Amino acid sequence: MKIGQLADKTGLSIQTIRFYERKALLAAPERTQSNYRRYSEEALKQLLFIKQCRALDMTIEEISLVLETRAKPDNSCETVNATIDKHIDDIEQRITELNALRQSLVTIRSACTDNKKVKECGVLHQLESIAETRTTPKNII
Amino acid sequence: MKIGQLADKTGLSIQTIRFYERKALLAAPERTQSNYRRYSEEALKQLLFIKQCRALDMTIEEISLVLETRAKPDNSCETVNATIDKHIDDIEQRITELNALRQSLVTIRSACTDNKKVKECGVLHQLESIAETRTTPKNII
DNA sequence: TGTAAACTCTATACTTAGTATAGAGTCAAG
DNA sequence: CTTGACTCTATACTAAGTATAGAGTTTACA
Repeated sequence: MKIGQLADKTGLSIQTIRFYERKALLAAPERTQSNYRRYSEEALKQLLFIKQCRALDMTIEEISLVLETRAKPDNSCETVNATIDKHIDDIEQRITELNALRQSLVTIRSACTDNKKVKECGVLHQLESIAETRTTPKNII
Repeated sequence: MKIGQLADKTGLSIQTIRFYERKALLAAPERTQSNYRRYSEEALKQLLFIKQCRALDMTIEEISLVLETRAKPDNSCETVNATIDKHIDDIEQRITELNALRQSLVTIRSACTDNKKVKECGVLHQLESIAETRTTPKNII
């Protein structure tokens, strides 16, 4: 199977597949005489697995870890579970942050009605006067 | 005021201040004979305004737009309000996405208890079998 | 006055997870 | 034999900074 067919079957772009190869998520496949990548069914399965993990917003690094663990059937799956648990924690934290952020924005927004001039705009005044109340979250999910 | 003092007063790093100048959020200040940046109180106020906007997770581009509007006191503040409204929408959408994501992850996680081996791990099996159920959100906030 | 520490300057590379190109080579159909 | 579709590598770009190198400047202190 050539890379274009693999892209069609997985719904990933050709560049993304090559990108995953560079990131070592996907083993470098054999090449034809003309240097085209030639993929097996295994590669297709691997890519669908990766796609599933990405749909869950796991990072490349997290996926790497999971793939590494997965490669050893008799090992403990502890690190996989830990990865998912941490991921859930991160998302919950981010939801909390976004809710607070939303509240701040709604409050600020309520300071101005429409059809005001810039010099009378309550939103702009809010943005000028509030200070040091929040810090930007570091953990962008 | 030199850049280091400005950094202290704003809580921003020196690199960040120079970065905002490159991005034209902050006007290029005058220079001393030795080419050091020399800032006014105005620059301090501007930076605090920018910092406040960033704390609300506004992008550089959004802040640019707001600053541009703010510079014309007699104009309508419509674009500022529209920017905030859109920003609130984006955040609400992201919260919705993250809640769905969290639910997926919790469901998957429940498929495995601790102390299992990789080949028995319900989480890994879930990751293999689920397909095409979600797509990665494009709008990362 | 000499010098060492602390400060500032520019330019560049790095981060994530891809996306988008240029320019070259390859394959299949008509 | 040529045209279009495909593939290859390498490089630049995205956002919002962060982190360095290597050079020059200022300040404090002996």
